[in-house]
Amino acid sequence: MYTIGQVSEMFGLPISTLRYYDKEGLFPNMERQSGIRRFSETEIEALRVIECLKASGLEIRDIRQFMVWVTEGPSTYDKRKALFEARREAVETEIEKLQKMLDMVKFKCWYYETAIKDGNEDALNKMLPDSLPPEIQKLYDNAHK
Amino acid sequence: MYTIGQVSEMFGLPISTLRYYDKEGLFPNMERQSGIRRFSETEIEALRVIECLKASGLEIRDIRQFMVWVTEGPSTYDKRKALFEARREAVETEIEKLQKMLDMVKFKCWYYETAIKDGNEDALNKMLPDSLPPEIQKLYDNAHK
DNA sequence: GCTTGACCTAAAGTCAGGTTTAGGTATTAC
DNA sequence: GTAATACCTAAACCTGACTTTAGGTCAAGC
Repeated sequence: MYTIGQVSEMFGLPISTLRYYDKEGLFPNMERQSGIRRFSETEIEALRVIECLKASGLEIRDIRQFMVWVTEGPSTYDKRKALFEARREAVETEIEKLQKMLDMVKFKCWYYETAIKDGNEDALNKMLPDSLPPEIQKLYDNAHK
Repeated sequence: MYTIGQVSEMFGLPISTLRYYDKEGLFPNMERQSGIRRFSETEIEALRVIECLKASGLEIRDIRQFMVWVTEGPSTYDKRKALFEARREAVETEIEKLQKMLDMVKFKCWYYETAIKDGNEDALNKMLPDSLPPEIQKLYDNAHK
């Protein structure tokens, strides 16, 4: 069992955020001892799931819905599974998007490195859009398709 | 040259968002024809960069700073290069984080699939935290380390 | 017994990133 | 000539996710 201060330390989250999550119903069955929150393993695992669902783009209200399903027992297994399958899709899509953005960023790193060497963008502009060095051309094409 | 409506179509962005970006200074040298915005190749490429920098987690005000640097010419090449190198770091870190979250999500997909098969979580609870099937154990460990 | 530190609540405040509203212009279609 | 469309501005509004504020409880140390 942990206090809110200990959990705040463990997760690197402000105490105010943990209280906000609680107020929003993200820890539906958290115990209290004379008014003071006691975080058990259940809440710790819930918090790991919250961080994961948040990173996947889910809103607080939908995370609450999931937590409510958990309290409802086996009858909601299918809903919970469907939620995680949708999150899987969303995260995979997001990673693909970021990979594409990363190619743009890498291209721009090379671009400015070259511009600094040359002192201007003249040579670069002559290479664009399809006479770049092969490795760079790949990045450029992926970022601009 | 494109109108705001055409650009809105091309990028799938609301017209109001493009006007908002303009008001925030993200197209510092955009031309106008009797008050009407004309988006040239410069603004189209700017928009690609905006989407990229936004996806990388940069705020509008910092994107504006970059656009200002572009108008200032070769003297800001080093700043622009440094910005993209920082973005590269940020995106790589974000992708790693999402990979970890994806492992959690995949674990949960398997978890509920199994719970549905079994009708309860009893067998699952006996396997936790370190007697899971090998492939699943990897996901679980990565998500919980 | 009083101060310090860790906890509590309700309610107001903040911030980024847009979106909506209200009112207006200019061109094209009938 | 008038109606529909596509554009314009300034300013108000909205939303989600927190954070801050103001005021209070309670146990431990001195």
